[in-house]
Amino acid sequence: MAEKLLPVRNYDLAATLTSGQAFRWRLVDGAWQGVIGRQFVRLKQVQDGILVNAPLPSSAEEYLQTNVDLAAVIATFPEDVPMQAAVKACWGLRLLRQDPWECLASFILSSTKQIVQIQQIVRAVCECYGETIPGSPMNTFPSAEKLAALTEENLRACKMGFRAPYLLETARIVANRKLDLESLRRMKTIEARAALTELPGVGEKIANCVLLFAYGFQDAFPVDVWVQKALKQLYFPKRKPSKERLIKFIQTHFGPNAGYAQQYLFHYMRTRYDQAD
DNA sequence: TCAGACCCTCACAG
DNA sequence: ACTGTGAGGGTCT
Repeated sequence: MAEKLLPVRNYDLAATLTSGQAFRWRLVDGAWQGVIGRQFVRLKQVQDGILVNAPLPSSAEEYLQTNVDLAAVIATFPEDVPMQAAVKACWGLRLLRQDPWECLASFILSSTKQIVQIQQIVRAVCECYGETIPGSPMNTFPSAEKLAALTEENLRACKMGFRAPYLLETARIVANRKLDLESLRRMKTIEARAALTELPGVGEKIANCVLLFAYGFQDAFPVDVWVQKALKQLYFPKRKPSKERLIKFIQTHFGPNAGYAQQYLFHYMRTRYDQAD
């Protein structure tokens, strides 16, 4: 087990790992435990960056996106009051770069679920069908091939309810190479989004989550109930804009890093903003 | 465009 | 302690 310091400033590790982009991180004895690919990883925020404890610590660099210049990203945000409040309240919040399959499967499981519940389901899926990692308390996230070979009943045993057939069908499509998740990297946002929404259980919102959290399409902007609430309350306190109107607003207002801005608004609403409606 | 259904769990009333 | 109720990072028909 090796240890390495990834030097980085302006990185709030706890906020990033608990902000609803990834669902497997747990704080144990002052360190964040999780799995990246096939490695069990422990992360610690220290003075000069993030301390990574893993067999191959440098592989966490890509996942954590420690090379991103956060100040430069935030400089592209609009200078309106709500956005600046979110930035101030959530300083150091980052976007991860996750494995596409794990991200896709996890967000199929996310629909109308609280984040705690998503974490529970994902955990059950990994404990039941993931592969053990020698010398580690956690399993890998099960591959599409592994899930494709299961039954709907097998999946329902993990308490995912009506999401089970969606996940199963999507796993089969991915395992059969009817959709190559790697090929999306070379596509434009709009094409990649179209490919993802072909999948059962994947609509605009979940597609945008995968585009943003796994592929790094910075212009993907997931609109869920929280962000919708944020946009309405913060930007249209009096009017009652349609969802169409909101989408238009998003596309023109938030700039090239709209996805990053979205994560700030989401986290801000969920953790800081007084939600008296 | 617009409900309603969809599984299940947990928080919170009473 | 018990039962009832509502809602939760949506999608499909």
